[in-house]
Amino acid sequence: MTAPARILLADDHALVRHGVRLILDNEPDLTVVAEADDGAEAVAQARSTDIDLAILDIAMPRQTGLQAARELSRLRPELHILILTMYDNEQYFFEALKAGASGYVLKSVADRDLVAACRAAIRDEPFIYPGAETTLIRKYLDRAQQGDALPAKPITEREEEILKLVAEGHTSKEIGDILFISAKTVERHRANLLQKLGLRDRLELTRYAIRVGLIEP
Amino acid sequence: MTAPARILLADDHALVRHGVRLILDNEPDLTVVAEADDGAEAVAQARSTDIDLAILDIAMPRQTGLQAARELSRLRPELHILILTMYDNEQYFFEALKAGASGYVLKSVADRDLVAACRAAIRDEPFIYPGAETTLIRKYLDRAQQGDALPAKPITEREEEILKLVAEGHTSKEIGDILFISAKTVERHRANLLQKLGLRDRLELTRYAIRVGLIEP
DNA sequence: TCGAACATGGGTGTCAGCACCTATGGACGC
DNA sequence: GCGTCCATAGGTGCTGACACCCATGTTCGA
Repeated sequence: MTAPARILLADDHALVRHGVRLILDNEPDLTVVAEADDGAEAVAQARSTDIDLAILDIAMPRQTGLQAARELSRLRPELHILILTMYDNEQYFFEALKAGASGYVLKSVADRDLVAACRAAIRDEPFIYPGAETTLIRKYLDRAQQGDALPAKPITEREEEILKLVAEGHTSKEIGDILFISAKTVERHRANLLQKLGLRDRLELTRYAIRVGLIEP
Repeated sequence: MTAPARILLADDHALVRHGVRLILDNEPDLTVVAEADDGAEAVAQARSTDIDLAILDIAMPRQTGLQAARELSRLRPELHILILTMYDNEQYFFEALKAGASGYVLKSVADRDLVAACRAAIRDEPFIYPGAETTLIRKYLDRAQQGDALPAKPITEREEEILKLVAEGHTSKEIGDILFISAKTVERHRANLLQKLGLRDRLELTRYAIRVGLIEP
């Protein structure tokens, strides 16, 4: 028997983190050796601690789990990453895969499924949450075959900044005043965001920002 | 030593539920005897099971924790209710108190705090999450002294219907077509909603609807 | 060094959101 | 019966959102 897999657990809710830790530590082949409150801390922990698997929540302050996943898979390509989230959402799923995650698990699954997902991730097998494999994987493969696996252009830092302010309810003029640019430029960025994300208006931008944890409802 | 307090735990995420259950069952004076996936099931469980304390998440499908709390405190006024949520939000806090909850705890607290909150709720002492007592309680008492503890007019069924559709991103005309009324009437209801809830525009209505669990992000 | 990507900003036009105003008809309680 | 609340609906007017058009300066990698 080999040593248990060393896990980093990142979730901004201490209660959830502690509960999941109890579940995982109960397994002989899994052990949680680090915890993180947010994405930035998760990256820092992964740099300083020897871990095999990172379990990342999506909605976290400072840096979302998806952002952390992108950074971690760039810094340490051999690290296994599991996204653990409450959002049963196709767009997230694709973003998670693009960010280098090998698994996507909902918080609504049973604990046995989480443990199975951890083991699959460690063996480098993809694991998608139960009930979604068929449609989601099929769509993903369809896109991949068309050479179109990563269709979405990444949004820039400035755009993310604008996105956050738009989603918080500020008008173009207000945002312009905050960032010391013209309202026109704000609208330019907003239009680019709508186009890149395939959304219709500020309202959908808001829901998107809430989904990815950029702002609180 | 008396028998442990019997607890109902309602959260739509099985993982979270299981983790919290492990935390609570570890305490000799607390025992989780029932679980629920959503607000409606929580009410059903509370009817059929003998419990002392209900721990309710806010964001749950079918019926939010706040709605369930209102119903439970009407059905069984002697039942202790604890709201456990990820939302550090003043409006929620007041709504929780109005709904009959004696405690409001964030998921970001440590497990010791959750256990303490359970014990406080069972002893019928109010428990507010650490760090917020001063401002929140003060505001609440200020309002109560002005005889203004429940300032908000309740929104009607029709308004809630409109709210949901607005928050989902439909235009007035679309909503009118869906409900077979004129766009003008939709705007009338929307204006009433804005006024009753003290909000500024559709975007804030959307965030409100997400907060109270009326729609998903 | 040349092009691509990015941030900047201007113009024009349409339309939906929202704030005011008005009114009517039904239900319900006092 | 009379007032109150609710749902219905119309008018007017302003303004922000959004879709198109356009150009300029910087930076950075091929």
